[in-house]
Amino acid sequence: MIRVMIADDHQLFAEGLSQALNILPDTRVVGVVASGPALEEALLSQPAEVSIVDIEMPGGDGIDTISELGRRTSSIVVSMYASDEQKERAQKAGARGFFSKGVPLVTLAAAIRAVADGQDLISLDDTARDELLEHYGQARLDPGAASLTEREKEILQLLAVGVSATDELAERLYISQKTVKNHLASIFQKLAVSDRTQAAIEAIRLGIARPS
Amino acid sequence: MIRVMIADDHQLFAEGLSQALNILPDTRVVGVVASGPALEEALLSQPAEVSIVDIEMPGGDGIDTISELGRRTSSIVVSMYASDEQKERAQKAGARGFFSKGVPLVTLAAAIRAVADGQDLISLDDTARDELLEHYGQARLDPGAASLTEREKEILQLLAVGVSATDELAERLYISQKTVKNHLASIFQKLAVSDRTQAAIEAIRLGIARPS
DNA sequence: CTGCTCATGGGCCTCAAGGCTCATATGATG
DNA sequence: CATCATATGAGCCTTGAGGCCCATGAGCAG
Repeated sequence: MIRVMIADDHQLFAEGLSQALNILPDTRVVGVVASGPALEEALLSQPAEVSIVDIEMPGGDGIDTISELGRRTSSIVVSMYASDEQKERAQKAGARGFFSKGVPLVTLAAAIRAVADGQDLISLDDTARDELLEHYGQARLDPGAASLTEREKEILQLLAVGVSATDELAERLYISQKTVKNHLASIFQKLAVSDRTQAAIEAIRLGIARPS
Repeated sequence: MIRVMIADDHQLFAEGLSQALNILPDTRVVGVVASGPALEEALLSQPAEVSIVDIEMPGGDGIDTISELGRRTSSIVVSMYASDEQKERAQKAGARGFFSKGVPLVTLAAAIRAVADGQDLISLDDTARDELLEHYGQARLDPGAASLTEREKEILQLLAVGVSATDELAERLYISQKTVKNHLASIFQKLAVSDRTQAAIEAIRLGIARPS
C-alpha cells in the first residue's frame, strides 16, 4: 500500500483525486492539504511515500516546498500549465516526476508506483519515461490475490454484484453447484477469509471486482 | 440516481471528480469529455440531468456551449479563477450553478442534487444559496435504506469490514446471537436482499458503510 | 512422457444461516 | 395514557454453506 499526500489549493481537484486514488487497491491517500507549509507539517505527523504537489498554490510556490522536504517523501509535481521552465525548476528542487493536469489518471497512478519504487521519472526523456510507466501500469496485488485463477476472479465478480447463492452462481457459469463450492473453497484459502461475504468485500477492496 | 456529465480538458481533474461522484450513492457520471462541442455530442447519445462544465477549455469557451444545450441538461459551471464577470456570463447563458474549483466536494455534490431537483442556484445570493445547499447536503437514500435503524446500520458497517459471522457480530455489539439474526432479518427485508453477502454489498453501494 | 495447474465433478458430514412466530422492556410521541 | 418504533431475546425448523477427501480430463512445461 503506497501512502500518498496531496497538496493542492483547489479542493475539488484534491478531493476528487483523493477518492480516485483510494479506489485503487495499492494506493491510499493519507492527507490532503492546501499549501506548501501545510504539506511540510502534515508529513511530520503522517508519513507518506509519495506526495502530489501542485505548483500554483497560495502562500508560496509548491516547488520551494519540495526542496525542504528532502528524503521524507518523493514528490511528483503537477501543474495546470506545464512548461519546460517549471519542469527544470521542479527537477532542481528534487522532484521525481512532473506532469500536466491534462494527463490521464492511469498515468499518474503508474507514476506514483514508479516513484514509490525508487524510480526518477523527471530526468528521463519522454520515450523512456513512457516505457517505464507502461511497466508500472498494473497495480500489484496481494500475494494471495495474485494467484487467483480466471474462474475464481469470475466468481468473485459475480459475488460483488450480488450473485451470492450457490445455485445462482452455478447457473450463471453453466457448471454444477459442487464446482462452485470447490472454487469458493479455493478462493477462501487464497484470500485468507472464511466465507463468501468476506470474499466479496475483499474482492472489492483489492479492485478485482466493482460493487455496482 | 442523478446522471452527470463532466466537461473539462484537464483529465486528472475530470477523472478524479468522476470517481468521487461515482462513490456517492445518488450520482453517477455517465460521460467525461474535454471540450464544449464534445459535450454537446455526448449529450445526444447519453442523456444526463446535470453537466459540470469548466470555463477554461480549448476549442471554445465552456459558457458558449451552455446556451446551445437548452433544456437537455442543467449546467453547473466550475472555474479555476472564479470572477463576478464570469458568473454573470454563465447566468446569462442559462447555467444553474457557478462554483470555483476551490469549493469542497460536498458542496458540489449538494449543488448537483439541488440543480437536479430543479433549483436555480446561480440567481441566489450567497446566504440563500448556502442555506439551500445545506438542505441538499445528504444523499437521498433508497426508500428501504432510509428506514434502517441505528443498530441496523451498525451491523451493516461491521459486515462491510469483514465481520460476517453471527457470533463475532454478537460479541462486538454485546448482544446475543439471536438478536443479531433478528436485526439481520429486518435488514434483509428493508434492503430487499436475501443474505448477508448481498446486504454488505448493498451497504457499500448505498454509502452506509465503507469497505476498508 | 511426466508432472503440474486448472476446471470440472462426487460424497459426506456438521453447523451456521435464514424463515417464521412470538415476548418484553424502553423511550418517544400523539 | 395509549401507542408505536426500537432493541432485546426465545424457540423451532429447513436448507444452505463450508470442511475434507478424492477423481478425471485438458492443457502446458520441463
